[in-house]
Amino acid sequence: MEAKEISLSNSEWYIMENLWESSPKTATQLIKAMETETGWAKSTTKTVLRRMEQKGCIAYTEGAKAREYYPLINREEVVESETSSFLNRIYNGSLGLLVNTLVKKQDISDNEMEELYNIIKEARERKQS
Amino acid sequence: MEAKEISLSNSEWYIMENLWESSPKTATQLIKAMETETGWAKSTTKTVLRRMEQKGCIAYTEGAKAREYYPLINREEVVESETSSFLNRIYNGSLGLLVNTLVKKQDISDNEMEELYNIIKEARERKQS
DNA sequence: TTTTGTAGTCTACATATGTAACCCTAAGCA
DNA sequence: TGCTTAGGGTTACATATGTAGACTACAAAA
Repeated sequence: MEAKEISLSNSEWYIMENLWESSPKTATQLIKAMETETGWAKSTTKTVLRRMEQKGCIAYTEGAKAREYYPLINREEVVESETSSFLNRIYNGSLGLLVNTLVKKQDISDNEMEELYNIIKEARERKQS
Repeated sequence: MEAKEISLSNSEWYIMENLWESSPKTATQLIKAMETETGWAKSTTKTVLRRMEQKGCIAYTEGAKAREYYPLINREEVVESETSSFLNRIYNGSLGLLVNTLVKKQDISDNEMEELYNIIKEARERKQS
């Protein structure tokens, strides 16, 4: 399994997050959004859209006035794929290593610590039952 | 803080991991290593080395017979920087979200779960004391 | 009908990245 | 003493990515 490696560039993430949040959207809507979010010129958004289309991560249907873009991949897939490639590359695949590193660096706030603790505690209990 | 964004491409990681493991190393040693690890041709390794030198992540001293390459940045720094940019990009900066996602996907083995539990439990207790 | 906003196409250009061939010199070995 | 190898330099070339201008067509507003 795990045949296709889904991977998005920074620019592509901007667009995708936007479409995942709500779709379909027309080019103009996206252009507006990107302009405020990132300051891109109209043509920049257009270009990125075209490339993403080619890469197969989005598609469109011909709407009444304009094309309606929608995502072809879902967030979870991409997140998963990026996460596992990240963990492998940097932490030898080990989530423990990651968490350990952040813990050591005291990069985790009290709140986050509690949250983490609860997540793990529950998951663990669920497993053991 | 956090002025400089350290970021390594895939190819660069190969070299760096090698140098972090033990350095200095000569070009020839690295070429050999890369050849077995990745199948790169000699000139490929040379090119990547040159680029990394320019980017300032490695440097060399003139050895008796050949240059001795060594890293200019340490693993921790890079790992930190990559981790935070990853978490921000994908999980909105939240480690909890990451862990939660993996937990939900049952992507965490029993061993890893125990490990995580212990890491968090201890860190948490340390904090509260 | 003239201006303007919307939709869409094509082209451009710099930097990054992956990958590698070609070329020269000095030193070691057969 | 000619071939092989190590060490080093230069150039190349495709794809990816960030970023954007130029130009065309059409419909709605003025």
